[in-house]
Amino acid sequence: MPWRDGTGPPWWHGKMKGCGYRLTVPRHAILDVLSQTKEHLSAEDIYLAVHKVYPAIGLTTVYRTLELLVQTGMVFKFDFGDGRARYELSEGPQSIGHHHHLVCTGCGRIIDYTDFIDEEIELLRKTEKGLSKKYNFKITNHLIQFHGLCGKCN
Amino acid sequence: MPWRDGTGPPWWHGKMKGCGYRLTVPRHAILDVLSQTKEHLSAEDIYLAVHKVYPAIGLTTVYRTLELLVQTGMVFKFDFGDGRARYELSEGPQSIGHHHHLVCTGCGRIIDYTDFIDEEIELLRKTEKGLSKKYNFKITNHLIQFHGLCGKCN
DNA sequence: ACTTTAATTGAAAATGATTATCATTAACAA
DNA sequence: TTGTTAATGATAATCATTTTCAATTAAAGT
Repeated sequence: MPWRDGTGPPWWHGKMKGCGYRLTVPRHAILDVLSQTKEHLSAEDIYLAVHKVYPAIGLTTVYRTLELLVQTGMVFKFDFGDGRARYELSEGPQSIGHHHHLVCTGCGRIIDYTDFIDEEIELLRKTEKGLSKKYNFKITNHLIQFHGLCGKCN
Repeated sequence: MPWRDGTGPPWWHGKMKGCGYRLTVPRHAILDVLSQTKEHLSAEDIYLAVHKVYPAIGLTTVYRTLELLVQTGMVFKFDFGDGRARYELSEGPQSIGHHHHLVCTGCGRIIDYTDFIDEEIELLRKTEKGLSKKYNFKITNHLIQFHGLCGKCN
């Protein structure tokens, strides 16, 4: 498993070790795939991509690793309504940054957007603060999606 | 199938007929269940509730009817991450009104909230307008969820 | 009210994503 | 290098949701 740029260990190295997890070949491979795409990959998409380089890695391991990464907050899991979950790296040098999704209910296309993020962040901050206090609810994450029809479908 | 208050047909009567759908007993029963709860019911929850009154109504019909209601916009379908979809009446006399959800990742509890809705609506309106134009995307619906730990779980 | 006709239904089987099992393998601390 | 234990992968199991298809029924027209 090569380092990403030859100058040192991948950025997730510390994160994994810090959480007490072993750095295995499958985990490297899966994180590599996630960090080198801007797509919204399903578990099987990731399995197929990983499989090209390491045919021995099984789908089960992909699912297990993804769950682990979601638990540790390194990966976000999304449901776009088509019956299979999608995964995105949540942060790090290769990630796209904070964004949300437009989901086309016609063709299933997903559009990332970052517009109005500043105002949105401000409202979210205020909302999170208020809700945390009112409901004694510790917020760790939020999800925003707009559903509708994309250019091709309307 | 009784009218809801004895003064006329249920509010959804016109909606169904208007869309060219037949008013059948199963559809009445399912809409009745949805309009008489504030819970976030799964398809099986609805099936069980309906089954008490009409044991002949099958789970398949519940799924089919829910899909129909989602398509026509009478019902919202949610995914709270536990592998089964939840359904809520989207409008009408009995509905709770516009709200969003706090999802506890510890115990799965769902809390409805309506706080900050005005400011949120304003931002959403602006965002929807901007996104519609920029991406030529016709927005029909939006989804907002906060994930975290509820009072019992933290 | 009775017929007609296509929409709707329900039981059973199929699907498909995800998870559990369990013997084998490999990471890494000592 | 070795021992301990987490991690893996092939297979089978699970479980929500769909599909199939023959039987039923809403409702429009007699």
